[in-house]
Amino acid sequence: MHYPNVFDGKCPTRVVLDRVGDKWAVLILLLLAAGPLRFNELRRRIDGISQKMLSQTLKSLERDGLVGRKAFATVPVTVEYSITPLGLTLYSAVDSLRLWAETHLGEVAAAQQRYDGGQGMSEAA
Amino acid sequence: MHYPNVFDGKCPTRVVLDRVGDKWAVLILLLLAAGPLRFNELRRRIDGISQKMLSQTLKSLERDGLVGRKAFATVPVTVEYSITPLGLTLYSAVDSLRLWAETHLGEVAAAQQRYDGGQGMSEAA
DNA sequence: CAGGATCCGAGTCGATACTG
DNA sequence: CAGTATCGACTCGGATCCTG
Repeated sequence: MHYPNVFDGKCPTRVVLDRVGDKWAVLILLLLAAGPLRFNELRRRIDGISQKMLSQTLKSLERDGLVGRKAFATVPVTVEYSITPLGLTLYSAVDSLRLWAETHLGEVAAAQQRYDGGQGMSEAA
Repeated sequence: MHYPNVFDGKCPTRVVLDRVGDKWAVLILLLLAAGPLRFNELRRRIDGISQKMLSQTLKSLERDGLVGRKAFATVPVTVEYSITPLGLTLYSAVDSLRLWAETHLGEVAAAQQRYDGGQGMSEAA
């Protein structure tokens, strides 16, 4: 049996799943996978994100060793974020989920329509 | 480029990631992967879950075609939930993340301690 | 430019009570 | 047994203001 104590949330798998479930974290990982970026650069790229969430998510990612932070003591201060090798491996793991999504997208959508049409039947709202 | 419109949340990948990030959904999938279960049976097994979340999560999973629901018109009503083939494929995809977690758990933990020790330095709380 | 601190609305979840 | 409906506690996330 390969799942030890999954039922009391302390299981390490949960940490990973939480990260993966985090919208912004995945997006950031995605962007940084293409190359290092600065704070406001990231902010502009993602755009939907607030400064708070960006900062917060970056800190989490940095804490987990998934992204690296490098500060340059220039005049207005320059900070560069980059993905770590570890982060890269996670990203490729997440990619397998992306693959699942793309592969089974049709089946899920079909199931949803079947469900909504069969039980809900009130599409007027 | 294999990631089309990931930035405006409509992308199907998000749906999958949200499911995977859902604590209860994964747990339910895990339990049902071992065999069909009834509502209260699931509730007892997971135990930390409220009936609201269980019911709600089951409905989501059913809607996505990941679990199946079968009601028997017995006296006190019997409902049996089971994982679908589709759900099984998702579960095995999630398993690859579990694998990642187990493999890199040490690295993540080390990074966290490094981070907490280096910047936070208040371990007394 | 990079980010901390705060306020606050919206959504989430659990506990409870009730139904078929 | 298998749920639904409601309410309150809490958390999350966005907007804003401010600092170095």
